[in-house]
Amino acid sequence: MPKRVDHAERRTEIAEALVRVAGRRGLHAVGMREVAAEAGVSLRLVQYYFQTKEKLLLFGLELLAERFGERVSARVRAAGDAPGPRAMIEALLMAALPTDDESRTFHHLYTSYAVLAVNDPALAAQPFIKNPDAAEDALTELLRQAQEAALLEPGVDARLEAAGLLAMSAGLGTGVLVGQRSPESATTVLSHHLNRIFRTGDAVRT
Amino acid sequence: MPKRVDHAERRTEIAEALVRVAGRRGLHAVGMREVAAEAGVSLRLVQYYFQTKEKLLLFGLELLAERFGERVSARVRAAGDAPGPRAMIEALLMAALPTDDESRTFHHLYTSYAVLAVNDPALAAQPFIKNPDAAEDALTELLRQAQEAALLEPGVDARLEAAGLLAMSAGLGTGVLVGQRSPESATTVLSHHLNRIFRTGDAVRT
DNA sequence: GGTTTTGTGATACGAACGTACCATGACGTT
DNA sequence: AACGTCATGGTACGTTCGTATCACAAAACC
Repeated sequence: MPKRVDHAERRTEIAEALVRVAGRRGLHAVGMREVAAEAGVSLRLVQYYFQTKEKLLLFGLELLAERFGERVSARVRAAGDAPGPRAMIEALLMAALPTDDESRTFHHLYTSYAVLAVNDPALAAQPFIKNPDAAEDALTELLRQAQEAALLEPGVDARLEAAGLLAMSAGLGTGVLVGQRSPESATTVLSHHLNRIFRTGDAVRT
Repeated sequence: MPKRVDHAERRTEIAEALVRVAGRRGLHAVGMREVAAEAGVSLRLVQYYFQTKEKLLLFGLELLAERFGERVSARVRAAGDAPGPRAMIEALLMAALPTDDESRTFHHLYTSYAVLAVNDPALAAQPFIKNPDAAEDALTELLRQAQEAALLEPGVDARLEAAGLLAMSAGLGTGVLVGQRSPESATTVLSHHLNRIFRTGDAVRT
């Protein structure tokens, strides 16, 4: 039966199976056999397209990062239609919160990978873990634009604010993920903080 | 040699060994044999004092939470000597950042447990994961005190601010942990945000 | 058309892991 | 002094995991 096959495509299919089963049962619990079953192929095939489990995991992380990047930029683009920079900033930050199954899986797995990266140099070297974060640059730029349009409160440092907001979003996401906090309360917290950065009339009463 | 032995004490020793080896090699990689070796006892003993690995992990989390709670309140108490509420708040938030080995291990393992809790109801039910967080209550109270002393900028919601700050601290901690960010830059970000909440003269130039 | 490469299946192997079982010396109790 | 329970050691069992090996059919190439 061996037709010639597109390796990249096949690898993607298998990695998607990895992401699915890891999302269901936790990254620590996934084995090559289960990934194979989920992808509907034999164990041998998983070995064939990825030689080792480590390479499979690496590729899975790449896929995850890529998909998530697309998701975020799609949301930001969608928000960039009419309103101001604030809508885009909010879209960027909210996209990372685990509000639906997709983002929940993403957050879960990304955190799993981050934990593994602490003891695994190969994972730690991955751009997605290692990078000064494209997201931070993008958010900083958005904040600068808002600043030049005089939309922000004075005394805001765009770069520091961007780093803080992203960290907050990530932290809230973890809280939601483990059930400490509802998605709604997370968005409330985030909105409140944006309100305190953006220059608006609706100050919250104490 | 079997003197009568204090079970609680023995269990703590073994759990400490668990925390040490998990801190070194990652929670996912620790086995009962290695814990036994680290604790200087036989595998049989680990089984004797904890019947199952799951119970060992559960107890390890309890120990971790307890130790960390002590650490944080010790720091807050130390900061509560002379200055204002801000020093205590800063101490509370900074204590969670992975700046030294101890807090680094804590953050690492706590995140590991949180990830496991996503797929493990028994872990998710643990108070430390599950609770509306004593830290949030404490921080909220500190913010309220500062507020009543008119130390805060207007428009700050103590509870939302507390939740946001803790999430930010956690997020920054993860960044430090995986090497995305230096401890110094994390404290800088945190300080900047506190500056924007507290009423002080030293506004940062834009 | 024969040969080499490529895709795929089945299965075996060695290691590690959690757990269970058996044995035995020391202590507390009576 | 005898007995039972406590603490501990050693080791075996069954499973699972990642990886390696053997086998073979379909296509590609010359």
